[in-house]
Amino acid sequence: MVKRVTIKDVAKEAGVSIALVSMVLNSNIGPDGKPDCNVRKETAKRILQSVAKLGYIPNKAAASIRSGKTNIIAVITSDISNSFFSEISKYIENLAYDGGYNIIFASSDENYEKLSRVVDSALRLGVDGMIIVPSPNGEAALNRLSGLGIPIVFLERDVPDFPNAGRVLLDNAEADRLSIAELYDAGYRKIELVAYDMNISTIHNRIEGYGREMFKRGLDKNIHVNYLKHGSKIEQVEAMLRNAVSRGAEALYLTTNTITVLTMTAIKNLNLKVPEDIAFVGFDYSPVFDVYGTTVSYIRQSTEQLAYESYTMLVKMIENKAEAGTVMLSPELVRRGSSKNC
Amino acid sequence: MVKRVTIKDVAKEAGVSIALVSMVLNSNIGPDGKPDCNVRKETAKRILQSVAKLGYIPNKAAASIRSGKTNIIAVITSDISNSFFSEISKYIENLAYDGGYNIIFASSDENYEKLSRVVDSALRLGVDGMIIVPSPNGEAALNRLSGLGIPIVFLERDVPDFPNAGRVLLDNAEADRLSIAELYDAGYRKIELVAYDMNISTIHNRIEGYGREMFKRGLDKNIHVNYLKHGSKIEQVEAMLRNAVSRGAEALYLTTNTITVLTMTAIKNLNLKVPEDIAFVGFDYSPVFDVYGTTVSYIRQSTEQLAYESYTMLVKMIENKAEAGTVMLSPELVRRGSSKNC
DNA sequence: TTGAAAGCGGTACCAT
DNA sequence: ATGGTACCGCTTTCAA
Repeated sequence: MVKRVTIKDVAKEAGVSIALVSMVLNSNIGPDGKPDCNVRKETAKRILQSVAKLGYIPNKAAASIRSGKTNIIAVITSDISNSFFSEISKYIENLAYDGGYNIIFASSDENYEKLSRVVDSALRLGVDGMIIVPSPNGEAALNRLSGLGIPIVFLERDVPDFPNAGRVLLDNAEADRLSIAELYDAGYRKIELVAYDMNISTIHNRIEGYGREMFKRGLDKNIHVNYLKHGSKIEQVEAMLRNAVSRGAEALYLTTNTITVLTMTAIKNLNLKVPEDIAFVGFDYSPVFDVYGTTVSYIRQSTEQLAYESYTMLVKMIENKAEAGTVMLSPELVRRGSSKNC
Repeated sequence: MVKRVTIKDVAKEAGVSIALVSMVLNSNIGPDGKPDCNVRKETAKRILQSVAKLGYIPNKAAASIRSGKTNIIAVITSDISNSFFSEISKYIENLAYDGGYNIIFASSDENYEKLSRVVDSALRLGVDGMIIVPSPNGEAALNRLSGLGIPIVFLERDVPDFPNAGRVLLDNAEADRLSIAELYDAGYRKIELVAYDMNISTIHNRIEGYGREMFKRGLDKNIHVNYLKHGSKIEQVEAMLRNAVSRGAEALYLTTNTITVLTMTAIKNLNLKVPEDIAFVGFDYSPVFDVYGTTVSYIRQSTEQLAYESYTMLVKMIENKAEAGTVMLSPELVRRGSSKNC
């Protein structure tokens, strides 16, 4: 390993003290080449030249141990290979980039043990804050964070009693209203819901909302929730779908993008026509939606907005510019073929 | 901000020196509760108890500045929201997790300036090594890495003259052989290629290989390469497709997953039948492939293998267990409807 | 088997 | 406007 150039080397090369080098490097140099601190312009220039000449790369670890700030934010989603989360991650990454933060990503795999380990490793790294999509039963893993005073923003799912956390959530009640109204207005009455069998606030909300909307329309006898195990194979989804159809279901409310894609695949495999044999409203968006034959109606939550709101909230919390708050985003119904009247 | 518990606090609580705490914490405790270093079992136990009692979280930054190792690996792909790369990322993350490394992800957006900035920020963080999918014209951004002696593995694309880098690449010649043979054997002769107009080794390889395979079959007069700008809108893809069809193209060799998805969408929008109006072989896999009507034939490269090979190679390089090498992975043809005879 | 103390590469305060 | 220096939290000799 080649010896790394340190601030000492730069100081020696420029013939100044390391303190001055540090000052200059941490000041913003204006467009006129004048730094915003009390350093002679020529001195600053000389230091910068030495930096360039030696190829000096500041050691962030060293800086962070003294300053107590790492400028690292952890983004913990349930699965970074899910397009919904990877899009959010991408947007956050870009925002962070412009804001001078580094991002570390991790997936919890909907598993609270993994979540716990991942949170732990973020703590060891000394991240300045975390954006977390809580996994099912993740409370225990997360609760020990509450005592540490480290800024946290929960994204897309809530941990209800967690103190001092920021929250960026979808208005699920509105999503339920939109999708059930869409299917109802198209003439469907036997509307079933498909959800993962997981202990997550978002899922609970959507199931409740579905029930409420059905009830409002006098369809409470038609209420049926199909539970899918997370990570289900296509065969299990086909079985679910077969059951629903034979029960007389006319339409499905599919509550995540992976459920939507799986159900679409099952529909294709069972040779069902959409919306004649079965109509549906999906959720969240996936690139799959665009290519599908009768294109997909779905509830869209803007990944860009989710990213923006959670990132800016967290940064404000880190920089003490604001208390933790709750932001409720509005879903949008993208109306296409799969929820059409027929 | 609450004061963080440090190793000093643990030492005081346990009534020992900080050196001893450090020793115990960095030793592996066997199943018999005996650490693999010269510490009395009871002392070790007492220290561990204090750690638990105080909720001590080691500060990795502090450790790394002294030890020179951060245990962080940077994974720089072109776009983490592309399912191909996000799957690789996920696999690498899991491997790293078990190996005690932290991963930071970043996207270059196929842009060498962004790549340069991202690499820079990885260097500041002091990552132990990097896995990089080089962006077009990324040589300049990468070349300054070669002097630093930091372990690098290039993934899926090569930077030919870069010294001492590991490489994990697909056997593109074999991929071209497979896909052209597939289409040829199905009876297609007017086979065109669609590729991004980007300066990347992988693209160059595939274009060459396409030409070679066509030539081998006496089809050199039918050779036609359709170039797509990266980030093309669907309208441009439709135009490309219209041109190809009116030129009499019977089949397309689509050289990335995003090109494949875009072309599939264009095919749908233009109401073309697959494979009657246009046959194709895609590349890389996307969840979209499974749901599409006449399912997609494609060249598959295992994201799991790519992840495994690049990660293990990098770790070996970091830990000085091996020199940089080149691993060539074999593609696989997944034969389905879109390349059928008709 | 344990402890003291010298760094690691910066930052931040206090002098000058 | 610039320099001196005491840290930050941990690892790593070296001595006891």
